[in-house]
Amino acid sequence: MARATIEDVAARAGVSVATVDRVLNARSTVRPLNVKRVEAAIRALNYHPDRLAARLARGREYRFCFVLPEGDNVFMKGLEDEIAAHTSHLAAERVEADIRHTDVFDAAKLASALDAIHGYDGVAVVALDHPRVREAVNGLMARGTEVVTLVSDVPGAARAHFVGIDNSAAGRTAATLMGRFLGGRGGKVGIIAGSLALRDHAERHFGFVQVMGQEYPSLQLLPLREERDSASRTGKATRDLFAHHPDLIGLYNVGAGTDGIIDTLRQAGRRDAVVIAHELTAFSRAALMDGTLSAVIAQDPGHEIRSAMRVLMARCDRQPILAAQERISIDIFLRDNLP
Amino acid sequence: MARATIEDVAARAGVSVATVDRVLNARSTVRPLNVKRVEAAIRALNYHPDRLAARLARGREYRFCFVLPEGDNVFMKGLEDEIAAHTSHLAAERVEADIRHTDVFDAAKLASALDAIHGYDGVAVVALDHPRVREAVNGLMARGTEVVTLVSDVPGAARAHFVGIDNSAAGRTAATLMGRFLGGRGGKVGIIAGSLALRDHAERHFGFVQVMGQEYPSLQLLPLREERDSASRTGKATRDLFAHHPDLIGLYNVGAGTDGIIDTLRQAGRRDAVVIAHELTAFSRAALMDGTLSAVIAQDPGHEIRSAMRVLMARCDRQPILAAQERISIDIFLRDNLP
DNA sequence: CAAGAACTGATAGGCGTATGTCAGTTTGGA
DNA sequence: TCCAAACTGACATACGCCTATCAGTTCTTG
Repeated sequence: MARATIEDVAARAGVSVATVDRVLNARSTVRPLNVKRVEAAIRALNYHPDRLAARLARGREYRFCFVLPEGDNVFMKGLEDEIAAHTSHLAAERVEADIRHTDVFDAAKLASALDAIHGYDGVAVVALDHPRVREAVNGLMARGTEVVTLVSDVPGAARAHFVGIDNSAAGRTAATLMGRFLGGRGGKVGIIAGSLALRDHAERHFGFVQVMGQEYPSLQLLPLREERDSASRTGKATRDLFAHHPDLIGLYNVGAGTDGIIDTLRQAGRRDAVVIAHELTAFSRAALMDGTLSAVIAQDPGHEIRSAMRVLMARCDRQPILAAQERISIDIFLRDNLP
Repeated sequence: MARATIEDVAARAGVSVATVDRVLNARSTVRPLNVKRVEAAIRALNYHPDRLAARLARGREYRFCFVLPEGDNVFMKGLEDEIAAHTSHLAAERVEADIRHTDVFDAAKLASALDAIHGYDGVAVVALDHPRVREAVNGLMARGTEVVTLVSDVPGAARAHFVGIDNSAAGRTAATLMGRFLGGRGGKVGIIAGSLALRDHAERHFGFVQVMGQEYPSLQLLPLREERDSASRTGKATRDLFAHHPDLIGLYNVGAGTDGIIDTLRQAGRRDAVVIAHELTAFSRAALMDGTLSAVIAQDPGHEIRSAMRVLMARCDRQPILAAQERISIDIFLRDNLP
């Protein structure tokens, strides 16, 4: 049996198509009895409005804006590539996406960048957990622009959705890998982050410290070093750590700037330490392959971009989202399961 | 500027819409000069036929058939749930999917089940690597039915695509986890599989043995036991292994039937052994949480089903597929990064 | 140069839904 | 009972493309 159309529903309910449409799209009030009849007919025929036809008829276009950090963060470049790739792919479905850059370490700048956004149906933003930013996000939502946060969330804000991983779970995962890979050895473990003002970094740090403290008391955690995701600074930090702590056997890089760490480790020839970092890049892949890195914890930028776009489109159409499909997983990569 | 339509292209190329359509859909021959003009106009206007309108006009429907193993394999049940969920979601895009069951250990039955398939646009099958099956797959493709293999491949066959993981990489991943988690300890490691006649099991086994032999010579691999994915048999095998080998410190279950192993381990109270298994189920989750399992290697059934459907749809429309989106990753789950 | 072949343009109708208009019917309240 | 308000049906147009038809034009080829 072929798909039911709106006419089938009207016939079955004993009303006109116009009335069915009024029920479906809340166009104007319909007598309760007829509403019931229509709803019964829809159920009986298992009718779903044809999304293609609906979108064609509405002539809907989707204009999205992605707000990303400026600078040379490799992971963020990856996100941009995915946006470009997916946008051209979605051009055939009337989706347009622009990218704007801003300083991710400066809440005021980010907030005013968000305030300046007009004429878009949806915004995806790599956010910063700060009252000004929260307010800006709420403002966008209030103006009718759908907002999703990407990679880094603003928990209190009225954003429609957060596209990203559970970062404290990611930190716990790093700790368990560290603890198990060290397999009972005792010694010191260093931690480097970009900035604890970044919510994702703070949460990873929290999760890592939590599990290390509870499960691996024989490992001594060194104080966190904040190095602003800069490769030169993380490299120097790595040199310092190894110089000051001969019994350093583990290193966890919470944020970006992994390149600097890898370079330093290669030069120092320290292959015995367990080193765990985040995000898959050309550098971190190579380091996994040659054993400089023991494990990488990652999130799939392609999945995140596609998810952000799907969620924004669904919100614009007031359709439900498929939670399972939009959950971003915490990927663990070893040398052997690289994509 | 708004999207270009086929009329814009026609106007710009100085021909009629009919001619543009002839070029686009290879409907009949067009003078080379006009072909060039049309193609130039398409490029100039960055024209992409509106996929929604095209599908609406074509009135295309997609009828897919999923061929799955019968029996009580939990992972396969998960696949079925995902098919049901995604089918209702895709009903709005004119996709229908049926499920058929067959004996996965019997190549002849599977092959004749495939031969019996008619009236579908696409077939997704959990395959078996056997000449009869290969022939049946080739037959379907020859009859114009698109075929993708799911979870378990038939390498030589003309299938359009394989939706699943690289199983020898999965085996290598298991070995690396095993070796690193054991952290230099010496002892014996047991391996249980369903059957080496299943290509995915054979490949995992191969990858596991390969890495263990090369990288962890202090670990002695016991001979593989084939237990047909049955929980009672894997349970018994586990008891036997621990009874005969007091120095067993690791266990890898290549296939299904993990429940039996978990039950046995719980009863025996053996918490020191590193145990690695495949696929995320209610059982394996609980076992990860309480430490009975050290790690689970998994593939996302939801992703696989969605991917199979997307690939089949793309093939039916002769459209390219997004390789990155369709790559199924080898997921590693620890207690801390469970979804 | 005639006849057929190859090509082109114009146009109609359809896919399933959205949206708006307008006349006609029913209902509720005074 | 009557009028306004609430509701309903019928219909037209649009979205962008596909498919088919047919008459008209331009090329081949003998």
